[in-house]
Amino acid sequence: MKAALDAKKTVREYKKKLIIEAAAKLFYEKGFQKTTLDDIASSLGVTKPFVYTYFNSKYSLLEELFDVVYSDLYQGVVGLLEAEEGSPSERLVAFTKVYLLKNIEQRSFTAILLEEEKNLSPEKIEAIRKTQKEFDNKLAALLRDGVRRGEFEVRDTAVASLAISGMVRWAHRWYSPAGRLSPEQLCDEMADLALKLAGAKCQSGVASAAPGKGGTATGRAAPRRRRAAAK
Amino acid sequence: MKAALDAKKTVREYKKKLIIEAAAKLFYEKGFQKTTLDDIASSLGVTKPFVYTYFNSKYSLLEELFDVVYSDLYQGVVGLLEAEEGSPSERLVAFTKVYLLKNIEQRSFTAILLEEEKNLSPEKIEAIRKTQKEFDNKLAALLRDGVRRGEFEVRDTAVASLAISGMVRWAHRWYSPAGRLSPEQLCDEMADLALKLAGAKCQSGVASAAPGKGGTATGRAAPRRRRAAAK
DNA sequence: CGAAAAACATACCATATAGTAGCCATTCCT
DNA sequence: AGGAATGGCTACTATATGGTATGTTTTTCG
Repeated sequence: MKAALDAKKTVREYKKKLIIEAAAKLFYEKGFQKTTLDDIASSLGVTKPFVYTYFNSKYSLLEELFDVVYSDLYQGVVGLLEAEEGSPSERLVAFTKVYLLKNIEQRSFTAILLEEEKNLSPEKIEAIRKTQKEFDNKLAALLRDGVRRGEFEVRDTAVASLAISGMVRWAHRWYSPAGRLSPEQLCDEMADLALKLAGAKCQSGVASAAPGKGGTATGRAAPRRRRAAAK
Repeated sequence: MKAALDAKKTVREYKKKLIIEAAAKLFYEKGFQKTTLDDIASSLGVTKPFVYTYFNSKYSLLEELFDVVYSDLYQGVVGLLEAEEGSPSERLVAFTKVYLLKNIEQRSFTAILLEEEKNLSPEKIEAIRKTQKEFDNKLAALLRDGVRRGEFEVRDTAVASLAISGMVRWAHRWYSPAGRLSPEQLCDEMADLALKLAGAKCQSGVASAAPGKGGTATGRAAPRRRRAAAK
């Protein structure tokens, strides 16, 4: 009896997830306002009232979508920022790689966070901004830690942390799976840039697993392609 | 007669500009779809048909808005990228400062470019993306030039240029006129970060007009505030 | 096997808003 | 001053879409 109830609940959660995913796909393609509930329903092969048995309104669907995506985006990444083990350089590299990977691999989701925020209620927007600020502060704290330990050299850690956030979160606008670099290569590259931005003393050895022939590599992108060089 | 016609034309252009500005303000606050033409009209103290004597449709209004804002955003900045005079470092610093300044001082406009792009026609979106790509390429070319001349040290100039773009264009999401730093200070700071990102050999002297007591300043933001430290 | 309840569809309503037709006033030229 | 033309407004329509009331099918359980 209890098991049956749980199973039902699980099914319900699963269907909810399916709806959210279908909605996200459409929101990403057409935007929230231009996506109708009929669109969402028919993309799942169901009808509008079906959606309404899971969500009270179009708005609440968007709100839950934001909750899911944000919690997934921050999941684990915040841990990397706050971790006690590892040098600041290592933590910055790990953070940048994971954060960027999430941003590009799920860019249909992360893009929505940026483009549809206006459709949320003012309270929700405020809450999100507040969380975002705390997140930024954690990154700034990591940079400060690095400076204190003499690993980094940053004049204004607040600005630097926002710069790093920016270069990562901008990626969804230009990244393409068909691009020249694999996601992992891109993440390595960006992590290296984050280190340089932080003025890390011993940068390019930390970021890439294969440190080439010692020291920093100069010149254009070397012919180290792991995937077809498209475009 | 001809002069009178010109005057009329000028007035018309001016009113058009006013409409676009009013629309931009509302699009920034509420988003394109949630802003009605009645909203725009009444914010100007006129009525909807007035707007329709200047624009064929709500869509064409948005399109012209994009044209105006993009041309203003790129105005001058592209020149800095392509300039023949000046070292790559100087050009990168100048570019970053001006580009960032435009992005933050007119963030209600530049934010629209990012958040309302979906509402344009596919053709228009493609055209914008193409222009954007050319722009990115110009920045990458500047970086390559710097590498060639030995001023910069960048492994992948394409990725680095996108990182710089990102850190600049992300600013509209966190910048506040009430913030700790003045726009100029912020631009100096960011320009410095761009140099570091490019691996410039002699970075911190070029960016700031007042080079402090020689060399790079470490530690947190020094007490060099020119405006009230809010928050 | 039969009844009840859950799951989902059909058909509908109310509302908001892009866009328009026709009217009034103001200005400008002769 | 008178008439014409421009500029702008009042009032309307058509349509799209969020949301719902009611029906129908399927499943579940005694």
